[in-house]
Amino acid sequence: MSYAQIIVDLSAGAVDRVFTYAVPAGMAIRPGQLVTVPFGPRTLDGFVVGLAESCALDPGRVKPVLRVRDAEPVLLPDLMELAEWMHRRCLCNLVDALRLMLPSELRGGRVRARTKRFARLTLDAAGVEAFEAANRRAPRQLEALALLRAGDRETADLDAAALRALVKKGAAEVYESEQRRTPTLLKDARRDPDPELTPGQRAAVDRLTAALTSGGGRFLLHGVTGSGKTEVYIRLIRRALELGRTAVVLVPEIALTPQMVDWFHGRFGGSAAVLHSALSAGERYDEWRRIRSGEARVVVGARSAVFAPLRDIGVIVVDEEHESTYQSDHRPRYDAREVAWKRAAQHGAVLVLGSATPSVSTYMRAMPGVRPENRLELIELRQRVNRRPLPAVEVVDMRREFRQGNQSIFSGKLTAALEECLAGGHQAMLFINRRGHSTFVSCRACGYVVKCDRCDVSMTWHQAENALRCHYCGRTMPPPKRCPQCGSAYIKYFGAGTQKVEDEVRRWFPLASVARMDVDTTRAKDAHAHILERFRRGESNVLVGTQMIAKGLDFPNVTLVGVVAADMSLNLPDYRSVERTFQLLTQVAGRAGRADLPGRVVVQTYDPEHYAIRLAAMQDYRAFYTRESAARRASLYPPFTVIARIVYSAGSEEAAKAAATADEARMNRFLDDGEARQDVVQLRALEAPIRQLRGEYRWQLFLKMYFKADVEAVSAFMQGLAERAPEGVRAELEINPVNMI
DNA sequence: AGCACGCCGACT
DNA sequence: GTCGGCGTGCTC
Repeated sequence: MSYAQIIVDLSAGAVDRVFTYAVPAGMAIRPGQLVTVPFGPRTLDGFVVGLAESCALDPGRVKPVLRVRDAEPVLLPDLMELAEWMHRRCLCNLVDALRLMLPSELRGGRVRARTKRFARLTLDAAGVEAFEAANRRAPRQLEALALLRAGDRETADLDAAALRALVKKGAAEVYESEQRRTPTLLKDARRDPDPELTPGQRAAVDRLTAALTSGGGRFLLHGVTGSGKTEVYIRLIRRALELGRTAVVLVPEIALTPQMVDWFHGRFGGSAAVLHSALSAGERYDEWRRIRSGEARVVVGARSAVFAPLRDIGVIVVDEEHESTYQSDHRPRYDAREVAWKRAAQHGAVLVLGSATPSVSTYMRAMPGVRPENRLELIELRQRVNRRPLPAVEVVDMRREFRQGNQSIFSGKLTAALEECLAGGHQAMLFINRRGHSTFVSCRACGYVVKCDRCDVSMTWHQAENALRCHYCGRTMPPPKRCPQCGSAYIKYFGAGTQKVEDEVRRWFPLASVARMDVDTTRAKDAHAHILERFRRGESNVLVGTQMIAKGLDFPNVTLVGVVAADMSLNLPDYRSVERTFQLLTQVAGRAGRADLPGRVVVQTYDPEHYAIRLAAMQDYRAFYTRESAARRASLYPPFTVIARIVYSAGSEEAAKAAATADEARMNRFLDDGEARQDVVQLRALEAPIRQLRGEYRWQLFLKMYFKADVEAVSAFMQGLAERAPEGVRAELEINPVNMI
């Protein structure tokens, strides 16, 4: 008798372990397969994680596997190992990790491979002639026969009765064939020629391909904007394919980087596959199968593409490594960069983290003195492709503008630059890190600020609907005519968002054709692509947008980039706000002057002396890193420490607070019992920065510990606390959370 | 997650 | 006397 070790597809701590089932005689079972099993009174799906020849359980308790759901195991051995690693590392249930490895379509069996029925001829030329002679009085059958002579046809295209007759007479047969829903992006396979490499690119490719043939390696590819990192990835990946290996390219968000997908498609044709959440369920499933079958050998995709079912991976690229989208914001809370690291190690692959503005924590790993197991080798691309100069960046002090009587949102310099740019027939991009029209609405008499009554956040006025909108929960309300607090009629709209910038451009430049790109204009399917396509064709000449215009876009005719309010993100209550501001400004500035035309960047700020703004204007990453890491070290923030926090949400503030303070006491007892106390910098139960969100009150247990602390033990204990939160309180553990709201 | 078993209050 | 509350524990 043989047995299968199975994890049932049910996410709950109590059943997140191996159950043993009997394998009925004659049933072939392999690890990685998806099976159906009886579980208590129910029937569930399960993952086969192992096989055994004996079983210690009372034979009466062992139930049989009912059915194998897939002929080929859906999970590759390395992915099962990876799931186990995530289970330990991300403190998630093993099933949750296993589920990540499969397209959701495969579980529950909703979407099947779409099969079509085809007919084909079974006669040779002589047979066809004989058939025609013998069936002169059956014109429908002869017609169908003629169609089939030209090639196989879908049964739906043929006369059903005639086909039946052909099959009965042995002239044709029907077979089923799997059809794939290929995403539109990949429909026309073409092969673009290789551009010439700069010396820097050449050196990078040489170093990386050398690693490829000597057991792999981990690299940080730091290249200034426009230095051609993508070309380095492409050459490296091509080498991997030549060696019979495969590759994964992670990008922050496919919708925002259509060019990346296009490049890979252009260079690798049909052997490239795309995986991201905007695909329809069927498309995603089919792409997954194309990868699983070995037909597609290069995968470009968002975060979850790191789990693509490739064999023998030679290269894993994480492009725009500093982007926060690589951290999952819901369970399992994994970081695709860490998973990529682990998976590259499993395969002896080359891991390349690429960015013009690496995150402080990643860059630190490329500095001397880092332990070898955490170490990244730094490769730099200092030169832009075609020796294009970096654009000149001019910083404008908006306080001075104000003192000189300019109350508009555009400085004299930006207005003049925009005029000149448009007069020359060029295009401009204006960047503002806030959507909507006015950022908050306040009473001039008493200072009352309109806030969302379900979230502790001020509401933003959206002109299109003339409504106040909460950017956290989406709730809208009409703007008040009188102050709800003091009754005054002096309600003023402060601050600027994309809508206001758009209006102001229209007002001052009536001849400009303005397009706006933010979450509000890109909700519809393919809206991104349409806005960008119109801008590319020159149908609009000013593009106003949020960060989504900052990333990876390459428009040859853009000569001016304006940053309307550079310090808007500088003073957020998050230790990364300075880093994010620097990254954003550097990336935005890199949008200008990408082709033969010189670029100009105007950065408006109320804080022109701030090092994030000064050094972004100088495009001096290294100096920024030195400043910022010193600041982090001094104030004990990551990467010098690790932040772990549990966020408690409940219908009443008391419940959230009680849960947080009770866990604070438990945490203190835990720290006193063990050795961990000395490594903890700070431990405190306190209100969350946004104390109310979607109607729920929020508290947090905030803990900061040194990097060298036993992070795993501390976070495991905190995970236990979160799992045992009292009834009616949601508790969620976050390690170095993406945002600290 | 479901579902059963199990031990204490108000009702046809 | 029974019906039913949801606490604890189990599912191969």
